[in-house]
Amino acid sequence: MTIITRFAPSPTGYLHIGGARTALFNYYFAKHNKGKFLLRIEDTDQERSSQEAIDAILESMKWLGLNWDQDVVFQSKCQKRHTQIAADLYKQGKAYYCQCPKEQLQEMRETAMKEGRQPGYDGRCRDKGHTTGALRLRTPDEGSVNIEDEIQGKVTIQNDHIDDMVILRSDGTPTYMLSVVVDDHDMGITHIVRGDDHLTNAFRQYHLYSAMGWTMPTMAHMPLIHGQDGAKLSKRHGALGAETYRDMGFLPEAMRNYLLRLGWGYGDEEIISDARATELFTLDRIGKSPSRFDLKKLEHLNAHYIRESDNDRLLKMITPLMDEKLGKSLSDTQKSWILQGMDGLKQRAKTLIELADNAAFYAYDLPIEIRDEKAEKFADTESRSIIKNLIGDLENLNEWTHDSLHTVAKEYSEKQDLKLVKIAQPIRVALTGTTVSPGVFDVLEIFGKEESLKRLKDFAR
RNA sequence: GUCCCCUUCGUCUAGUGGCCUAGGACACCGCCUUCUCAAGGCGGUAACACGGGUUCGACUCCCGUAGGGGACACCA
Repeated sequence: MTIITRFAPSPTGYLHIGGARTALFNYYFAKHNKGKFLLRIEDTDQERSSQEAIDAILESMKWLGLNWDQDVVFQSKCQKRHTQIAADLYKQGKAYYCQCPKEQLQEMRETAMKEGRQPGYDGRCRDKGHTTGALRLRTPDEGSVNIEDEIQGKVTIQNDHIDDMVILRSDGTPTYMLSVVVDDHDMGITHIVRGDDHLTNAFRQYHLYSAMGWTMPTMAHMPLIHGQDGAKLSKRHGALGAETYRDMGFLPEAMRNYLLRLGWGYGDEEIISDARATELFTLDRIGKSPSRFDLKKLEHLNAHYIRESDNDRLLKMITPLMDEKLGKSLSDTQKSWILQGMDGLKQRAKTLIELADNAAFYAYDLPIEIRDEKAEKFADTESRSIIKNLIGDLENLNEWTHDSLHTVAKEYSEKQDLKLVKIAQPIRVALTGTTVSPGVFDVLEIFGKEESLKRLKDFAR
C-alpha cells in the first residue's frame, strides 16, 4: 500500500512554526515510506480565508523545501461533493435537521457545565422531523470509541461525551468536520499526522467514517509546541511565521533540522540531513510530551549550516541584504573580496543577517568610520603611529600574502618589543572600523596591496 | 466544570526492568589554542515531579497525588 499523507492548513494567516513542523513530519513520513505528501488548503471559511494567506503558505512551504506531490487541493472546490454526502446521510436517516437557535445551544452548554456534565448538544431535534436548519449527524449515545493512535497509543472515549455534530450549516454549507473526512477519504489519505489539539476531533470523525462505511485512516496526533510560558503556541501567542525566520536570516535546512528534533529524536544524532531524516523518520520515535521552542539552539544549528554552506550561495543570499544595509549596490570587486573572505566570515555568523553585517567592511568607502568605543581605543595616536611606521615596511613588500604579512608584523613587534595584538588590532580597526573581524592578515591579503595601503594610510594620517 | 493527554538537566532529547554512578546537544562556567571575535579541543555545574505498590532489582510496569497542556462552535 502506498502511504499518503497530507498537510491541511487553513489560509487565515501565515504558516506558523507549529504548522511547519506538522508539515515537515508528514513530509518525512511520506518520503520514508516512498509514499506521497499532499497539500490541501482548507478554505471553506470564506470569511477568514484570503489569497494573501494562501500565497504566504505556499511560499513558506517552498522555502522550507516541503515539496508536495500532485496539485494543491482547494477544499472550497469540493463543496458540492460534501453537500452530496450530507444529503445521502440525511436520506439514510443518519443525519437530521436541527433548528435550535444559537442562544439555546449556548444555554445547553452552560447548564451541562454547571451540572458537571460534558457540554454539548443534547439531541432534542433528533425526531422532530425538521426538513430545514442545520444538519446534524446522529451519533450513538452508548458504548465507546477506541482509537489506536500511532503516537498517543490506545485512546478511548465514551460516546456520551460526543454530541451530534453539525455537518451542514443552516445556510447549506458543509462544516470542517464533514469536509476533512470526505476529502481525506477522497484523496486516499492513509495516515493523518496532525497536532494533538485535533485528538478529540478524531473521535467525532470516527462516527462520520463509520456512517459512510469508510475505514478511518491511521491516526497520529503529535504534541504541540509550547511557548516560554508553557501554553500552546499559536498565531496570537508568540508563534512566528516561517517567513519571519527566513527574514531573520535562517537557512531552510537549519529550520528543518531544528524542527525535526523538536519532538522527534534518534539516539544522539543532532545534525541530521534530509537524506538521513528520510531514512530514519518513523512515527514511533515522536515523543508524547510537548516541547518548547528554543531560539538559541536554532541559531547554533543555523551557524553550523552556514559554515557548511557553499560560498557562492552565501554571497548570493547576503547581497540583497548588504545592498539594503549600505544603500548602494556591491561592486564586482567588493563581491569578489567578500567571496574570498567568505571562509573567514561564515564561521563567525549565526544568521545571514550577521553574515551580511560582518561582511560589510569589505564594501566600506574611505574614510573608514570607527564603529565603537573599543575600536576608538585602537585608534589613538600610539596606534596610528605604529601603523605609520609599518606602512614603510609594507610598501617594500613584494609578496602580499597572509604569511609574509604576518612575518612583517611579527618582526616589527619583536623589534619594538610590542605584543602582536598592539599591531594587529590597529590594523583591524584601520581596515574594518571595528575590533572584531576575520584574521587581519587574511583580510590584508584579500584586499591586496593597493586597497590595504589605502586604508592604512588613511588611518595613519 | 467534564473528557483526553503529558511529566528525565534551564531547553531539546537518549533511555522499552539489570548496560544508569542516567548518555548526547543547546545554553552557562573554566581551561587550551590565539592578532580580535568566532570555530575547534578538553573539563565542569545541572534532571528521572511526589507517594505507594509489583519485582531479587524500577527512569523504565501498575495505582494514586500534584503540576502542566489540549479539547469541549452552525471556526478550522
